[in-house]
Amino acid sequence: MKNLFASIKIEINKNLYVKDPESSALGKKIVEHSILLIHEMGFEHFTFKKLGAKINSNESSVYRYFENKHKLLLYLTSWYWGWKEYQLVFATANIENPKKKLETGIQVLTRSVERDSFISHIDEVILNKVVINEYSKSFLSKEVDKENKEGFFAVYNRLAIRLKQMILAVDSSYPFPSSLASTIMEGTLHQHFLKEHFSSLTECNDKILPSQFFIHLVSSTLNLPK
Amino acid sequence: MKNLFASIKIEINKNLYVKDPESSALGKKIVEHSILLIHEMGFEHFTFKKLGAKINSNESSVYRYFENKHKLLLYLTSWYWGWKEYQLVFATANIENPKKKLETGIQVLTRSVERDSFISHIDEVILNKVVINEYSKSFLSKEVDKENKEGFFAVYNRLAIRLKQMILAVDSSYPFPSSLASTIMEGTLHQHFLKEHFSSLTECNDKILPSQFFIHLVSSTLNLPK
DNA sequence: GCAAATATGATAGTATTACTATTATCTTAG
DNA sequence: CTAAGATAATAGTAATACTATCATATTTGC
Repeated sequence: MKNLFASIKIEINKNLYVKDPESSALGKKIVEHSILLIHEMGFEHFTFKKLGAKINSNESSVYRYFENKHKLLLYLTSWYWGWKEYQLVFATANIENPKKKLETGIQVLTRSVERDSFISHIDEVILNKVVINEYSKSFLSKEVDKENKEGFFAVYNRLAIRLKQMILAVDSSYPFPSSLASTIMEGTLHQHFLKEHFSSLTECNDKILPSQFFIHLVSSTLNLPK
Repeated sequence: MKNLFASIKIEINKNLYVKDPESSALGKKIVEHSILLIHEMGFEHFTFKKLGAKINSNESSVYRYFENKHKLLLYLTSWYWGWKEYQLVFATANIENPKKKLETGIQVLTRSVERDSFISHIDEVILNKVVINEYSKSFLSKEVDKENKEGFFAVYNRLAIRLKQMILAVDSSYPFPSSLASTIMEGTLHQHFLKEHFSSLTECNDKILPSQFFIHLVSSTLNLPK
């Protein structure tokens, strides 16, 4: 799977970076280690100074790639959702049956990322954990409307719309396709978080996956056409 | 409704404050205006210095009540969930029919708070908006396990368990009662946020309420006993 | 192979934040 | 009316979130 995607470059809004981190070794190192460092210490404690030290570089050099850590987070999460989008499109292409297609789509969006010998500098397993812990912080801000207008959440929005379409393909009369799609996407991050930190608030664990919960939920709420 | 609750004091974990803000006029003013100020400028831009200025008091005086703004947020959200719990218990008491009881419960948890002549110093309408925008930030941190052990999320946990029980009372064989309860609670905050900032990702608006979406969802996924 | 351009590194500096500490003043209960 | 307790004012510290400048590598274009 990975090999197929190894050469694909995920498109990210150009206003999220000052200089494209994919354009240099240092840029890639910044992206690679920012994921690891945010995962290690949490977004609040993460600083460009600490990142510079970690990669034997300099705070000022990091600033040459990203305006601030908020934009870096938006960059990382855009990359993640873009990567998920590829997986979604790929995994659901050529599936004719709408129900099967939707289930496969939910499967892709809700599964936790499995370790995989990775080729690129980005560790998707860790990035997935970063998204679970930090994604909400990227939009729960006073700047959200301005940033949304600038297209900083475009990839996520597009993914949610794709899921909505798959829902409508199964049941075109379902009255809440957008809300269901966004509930699945946000809800799966939340369930993954709960199983790590609030295990009494979820049935999900090593055996029971968020996928099962959401597929059960969606199957029962949608009316299948005869 | 409000009058009934006017005299009830909501119990909050004592380690969330240094000095009980309910014990003095200044303490109440701190709570009252912190809600307004966090709503105005967002949690990231909110500081104790700005709050001190706003209430014609002093940064150092605020610190005598709360260790830091994170604990203040935990205090405010605990108050909110405690207040919701009273409403839930009150609104569902004496309802025999489990399905009706559950629907009423969901109704209470998902409705947006209506303006109401308020008696206490806390403006619940604004606090509701603060919870929508900031609650996730209170637990998406590296300190979550330690703080959860200290009981800082006890009220929220208890509310989620209550909802879970109501779900099980309708359908004891439903395999994901905790996940469904937590999805409703987190999901409703998310839907309220989306309708303000990402209207293409939700059907909810002035006419269609999150309540309708979640009641529809729950009704269709639970099997009613004959 | 070398000069010019570009990238990176090192250092310094600023305003703000998130506090702690100390002292002064105000309020109020006995 | 005094003493205890609460609040206000001020100062200070370390860290954060940057900006600016200059020096030193590294690359590349000829």
